[in-house]
Amino acid sequence: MSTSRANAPYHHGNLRNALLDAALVILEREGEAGLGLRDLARAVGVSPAAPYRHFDSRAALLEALAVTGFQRFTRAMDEVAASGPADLASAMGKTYVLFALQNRALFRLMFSPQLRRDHRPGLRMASDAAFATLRHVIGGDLKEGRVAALAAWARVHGLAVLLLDGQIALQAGEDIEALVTAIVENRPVAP
Amino acid sequence: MSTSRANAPYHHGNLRNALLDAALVILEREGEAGLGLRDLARAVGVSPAAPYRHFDSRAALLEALAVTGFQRFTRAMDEVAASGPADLASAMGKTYVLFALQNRALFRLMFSPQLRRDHRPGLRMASDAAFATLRHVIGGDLKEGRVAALAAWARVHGLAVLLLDGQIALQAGEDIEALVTAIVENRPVAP
DNA sequence: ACCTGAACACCGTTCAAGT
DNA sequence: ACCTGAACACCGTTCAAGT
Repeated sequence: MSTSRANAPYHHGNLRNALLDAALVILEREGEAGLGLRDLARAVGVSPAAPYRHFDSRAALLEALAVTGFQRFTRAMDEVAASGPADLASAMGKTYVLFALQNRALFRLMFSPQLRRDHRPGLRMASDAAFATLRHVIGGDLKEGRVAALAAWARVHGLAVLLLDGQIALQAGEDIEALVTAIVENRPVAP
Repeated sequence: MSTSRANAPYHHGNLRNALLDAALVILEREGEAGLGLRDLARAVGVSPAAPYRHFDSRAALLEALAVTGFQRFTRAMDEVAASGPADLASAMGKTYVLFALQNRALFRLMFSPQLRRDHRPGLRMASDAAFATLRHVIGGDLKEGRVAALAAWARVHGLAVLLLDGQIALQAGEDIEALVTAIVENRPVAP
């Protein structure tokens, strides 16, 4: 619990994980731009240079965060699929959007073009793995071919992004989860 | 044409516009993170402090860029609508996605959460204006109410974002414009 | 093997001073 | 009114040195 550096041991022991945990908290609170390596080191109670023993650069740290994001995302998708819902595609779509809403900054980081530019293989692999299962399920479920599958994916992803960006204003008394369900299932809202 | 600073006049005369023009070029070439105020000043041939006569901060400069982005976007939408296409909603959707592909970094900046956080009124107004017309046309055209309109918007926006992020891989010999058309119109691709 | 402390080359931003 | 030059408080990153 001590994040002060006064009585900290010289060797942290678990610094890599401590950095990632603290980074996730800062990320969701401050956004990606607010996640500085020096701030992070300070938060964990370690010198500014210490993180470089575990990550090559700030970009490498961000990539590690995005990879864990994709892993969590994959797990969430696998869990819905395994629970055997009546309408599999809709259930996955809903989970997709709710994941984005519950992991706002992380979700954005997963799709960050700046990270993608670096061509880091870990990110690519994690992303491919996540969407491979998703593509498989949606494609198989719809049985309407590539265009329909991409359209379904685009609708779900677009809904997530527009909600994250605050572009879709909720109406008075409107429940966001009900709205998501309605849009994902593409049917009029409310009874 | 001279961007060297040796024989530059003390007063630039049109610095604000010169900064915005140069910023757009750098933005599309380097991405948002690569657009530094000092680099920008250098590119225009002016001192590092000069931009502050025209923009309060780097964020204010980015906001101005995003606002011009929304204005261009609005104009593109108005032009399609005015051209009276057979399927208005599809034509606008297609224009939406192509605008994103032709103004990649600018499009992302328009939806940047970091900018949105600052609650700058100019950005809000430009964004509201752009989507007011869009919402009106799509909502009116579909005549299926709010959920269908939001679903259509989400599909188009999601397609734009996924294409920008390189998440949708083109198949061998596949034309991106044909794919966009097919997905926006939600029909199988090719004859 | 892992971490510190001091340094380096940058930033965005401020402010007195120049024209 | 608009711009410069020098300064300030920061960054990310490197590297010798410490344990």
